[in-house]
Amino acid sequence: MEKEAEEVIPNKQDCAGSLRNVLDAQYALNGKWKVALILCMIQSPKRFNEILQEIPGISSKVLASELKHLEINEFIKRVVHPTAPANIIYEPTEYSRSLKGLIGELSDWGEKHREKIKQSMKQNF
Amino acid sequence: MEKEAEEVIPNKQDCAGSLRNVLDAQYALNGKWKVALILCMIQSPKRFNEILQEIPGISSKVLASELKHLEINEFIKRVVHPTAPANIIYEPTEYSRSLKGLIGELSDWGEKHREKIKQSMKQNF
DNA sequence: GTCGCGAATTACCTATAGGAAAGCGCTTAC
DNA sequence: GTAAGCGCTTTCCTATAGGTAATTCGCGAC
Repeated sequence: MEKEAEEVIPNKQDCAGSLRNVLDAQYALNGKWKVALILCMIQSPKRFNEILQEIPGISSKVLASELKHLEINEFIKRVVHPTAPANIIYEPTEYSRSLKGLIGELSDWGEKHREKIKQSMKQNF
Repeated sequence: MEKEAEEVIPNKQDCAGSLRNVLDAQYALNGKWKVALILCMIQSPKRFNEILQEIPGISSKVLASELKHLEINEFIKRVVHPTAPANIIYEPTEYSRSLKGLIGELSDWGEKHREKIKQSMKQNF
């Protein structure tokens, strides 16, 4: 990401604007799993049980409801292949690619943050 | 790591890696308010009641506990100016600036998303 | 005919987030 | 001496997210 983020943070009049944007974004992506699920499927389209295995800790109930929500909101598509034992794959829509930048930042930051936590743990022992 | 040149699963270990990163990031920034609060203070350091007014919908109880949490996790500093009516300002730490990129993406995406929602609403009427 | 799989659904339960409203200790202002 | 503002804290309450475990339904395999 070659984005020069100097002075990117808003001046006064944009304040309320970006505050609202951030709140809206978080509202749309609420819950523990949505972003992770989208990431998972962007990596490659998958079936229900595959996702269940790849996302550590999610239950089938929660997965099902999250998938439904994501489908309604047009982040993913549920594609039924009418093969012999019909298999169903979930794939990201074009729209969910608009989240790539955000997911990238989340991932980068998450990694650095974990690193930082590890450091401060070491210091305490 | 040894290479298992089986299927064409695109960088499988990066997958799990960024998945974990994303989950960790969300864990650290959990709740409805943290990111918005950090943004608010990055815009400019502020006092309790100022923040209360600027963040629409937050209550003083929740604000207090979020500020505490953010302070413990070193995103902000609580600075007491021993002026006559001692005033207390909350300001972001250096560390919270590491969130600039993420916040920028959140804000951008949130704005576009709201735009999209508006469009799809129009279509339905 | 029953076993297991894939894709859920259902019922049940609980922890936690977080909202509303009031209060409290302090201080300066009227 | 009372009012008002600031920075919270306390109490009370509720909705929802989300966890566990069992069940369902269609299907093909054995």
